[in-house]
Amino acid sequence: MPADESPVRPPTLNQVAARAGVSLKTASRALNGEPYVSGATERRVRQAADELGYRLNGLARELRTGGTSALVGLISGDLANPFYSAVASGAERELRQHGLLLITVNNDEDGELESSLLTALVERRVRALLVIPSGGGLVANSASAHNVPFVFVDRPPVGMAADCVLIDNTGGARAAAEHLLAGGHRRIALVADLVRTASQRARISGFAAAMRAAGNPAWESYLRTDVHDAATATRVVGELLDLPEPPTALFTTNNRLTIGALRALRGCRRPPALVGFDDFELADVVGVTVVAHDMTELGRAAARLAFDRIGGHTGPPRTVVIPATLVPRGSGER
Amino acid sequence: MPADESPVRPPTLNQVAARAGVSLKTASRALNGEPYVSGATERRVRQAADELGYRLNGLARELRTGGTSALVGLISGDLANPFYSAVASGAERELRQHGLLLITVNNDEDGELESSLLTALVERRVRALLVIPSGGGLVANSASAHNVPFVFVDRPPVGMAADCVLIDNTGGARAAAEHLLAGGHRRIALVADLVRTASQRARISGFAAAMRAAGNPAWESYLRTDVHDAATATRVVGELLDLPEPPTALFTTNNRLTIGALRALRGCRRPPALVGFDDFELADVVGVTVVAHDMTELGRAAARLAFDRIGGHTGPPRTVVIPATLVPRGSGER
DNA sequence: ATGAAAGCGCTAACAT
DNA sequence: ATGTTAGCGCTTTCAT
Repeated sequence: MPADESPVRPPTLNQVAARAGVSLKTASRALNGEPYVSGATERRVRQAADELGYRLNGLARELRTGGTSALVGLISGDLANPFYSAVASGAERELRQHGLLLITVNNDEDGELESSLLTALVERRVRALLVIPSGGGLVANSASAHNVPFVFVDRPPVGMAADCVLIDNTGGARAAAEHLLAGGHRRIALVADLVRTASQRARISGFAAAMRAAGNPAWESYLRTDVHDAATATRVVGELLDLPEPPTALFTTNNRLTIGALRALRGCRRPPALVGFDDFELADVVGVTVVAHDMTELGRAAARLAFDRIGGHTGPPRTVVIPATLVPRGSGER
Repeated sequence: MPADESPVRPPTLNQVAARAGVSLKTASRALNGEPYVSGATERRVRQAADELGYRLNGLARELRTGGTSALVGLISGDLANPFYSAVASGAERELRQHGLLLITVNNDEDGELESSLLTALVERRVRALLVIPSGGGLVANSASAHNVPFVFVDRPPVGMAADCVLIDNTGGARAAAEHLLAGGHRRIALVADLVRTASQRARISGFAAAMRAAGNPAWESYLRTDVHDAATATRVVGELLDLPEPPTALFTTNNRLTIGALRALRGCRRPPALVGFDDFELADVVGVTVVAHDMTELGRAAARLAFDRIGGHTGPPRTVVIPATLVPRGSGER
């Protein structure tokens, strides 16, 4: 049985003051570099603090100075997905420059969980929230209830106005479609993720618009939606290729699905053309044509919007659109 | 000029109590589901809270209940690196189950920045810290000074004892070396990252030990260290291949370097055999033999160790070793 | 240049 | 079952 049963509380400013033989307030002034402290006093206080191993209690300070923390929350899907981690990386880097810290939580693509995480973050008095909504639309409703600046990333809020950073989904998808059409393809399959997310819908409609404009309805029987993971994508693409009249080209609407499709295409003697939305590591090595966009910039832009609001910026919601451009690398040109 | 100059403070428990016509403490009890509150009172309080849009102030609660937050910090390199984001993903998932939140900060591979981030997190009273040190060893020193449980991930602390989760770097590297030797290779190049990190040193020494055991010194002139990014790896591998007597096989000691090597090998008529440390997305599609290990498990294990300490577990530091196994996929067998 | 008192929003301890 | 008082560790008046 250990002798020290006490959960050793860290030293307080009061203890530092006592040790330095000054008042609480003087110690506070000295450590915060405020004026009106004699050099000698400041030195004594600093030394006492060092000896005690004193660390400021940020909770207490923040409670006193306004009840709000130096934290910004990011609610997204699993960071194991490079898209989300790229956003997190960009956001963290931007926030850090302003002395803000990023809390990342995974909504597991579940609307219920998402709301409860939202509450947890608001209770921690985060100064802003960046959200890549799971798609349930639940967040949007609670957003207005809480009194915290919200920035929606990749997916616009439904039923409310708010700051928002989007990818040019429609334009990117249209570019992909036109590229494949220009290559002479007509039977073009579209493999998409959950249609409940606005970003997926935008990609699908951009693609559809280009097909319509080209007078090509031959893709409609090859539309596959709500394909949510790589393994399913592999299966679905396999099934497409086994069709009596298989598609000659393929458009996958995010990185996971593109990778799943690649697995299905392995060892395929005459693989269909492939264009994927989202760039990914090794796409250049594997030679995959993609619709690329700067994912970390998405996070940085979101953090900047949030920071403006934290700084008191009022005014109508702003939307930043990140461009998406086609990068030919071989797979889309065969 | 806006009319409402006041930065609308969120409602407090006191206001809820007043509105419900009860005392502060009763309101507290009601909302926290404590016993000894009549059903009618509880309902009145809950309704008042709803009407006001009341949110608990976690800062105040935590200050009162012990001066410590529900936050755990993770200091690592850029989340854009899939290794770090996998660790973050695993850690977050584990912590979330215990109601803890994860703060991620990027040390930018800079020891100075790392210490200042450390201070920032400690001041926010994080309950534990998970660290993938930049390698400067600075963290280790400050770790003991602060009174917070530390868990070192991927790299052991220098000059102190602490909880720690490691990959079987030596064993994994040895397996890679033996695999290449078994394939008949003698001139085997080793491309490694910064040797100041213990994990890299372990991988190099595991490799070296296997070479020694096999009586093969023919690798020593092909050793390249402190290759820190993919672009440099591409260049270095290119140079190796241009040697009068180029290596017939290649071992790269992390995911970034493997990917850089792959770029150099593109369009190479007779590419050398390749084994890389760390698995990565698409490795199966590209057919790259790797030394694989469960990166998210690294994060989960670290979070578990941290949670035990938070729960008051004392006792000597523990080390968890995550196994690393060779996965043949073609590139290592040619 | 320094200090005393008050209070941020909450919960713990002790009434009633 | 409900209320009162005190205080977490800090910063903000307002003295001195």
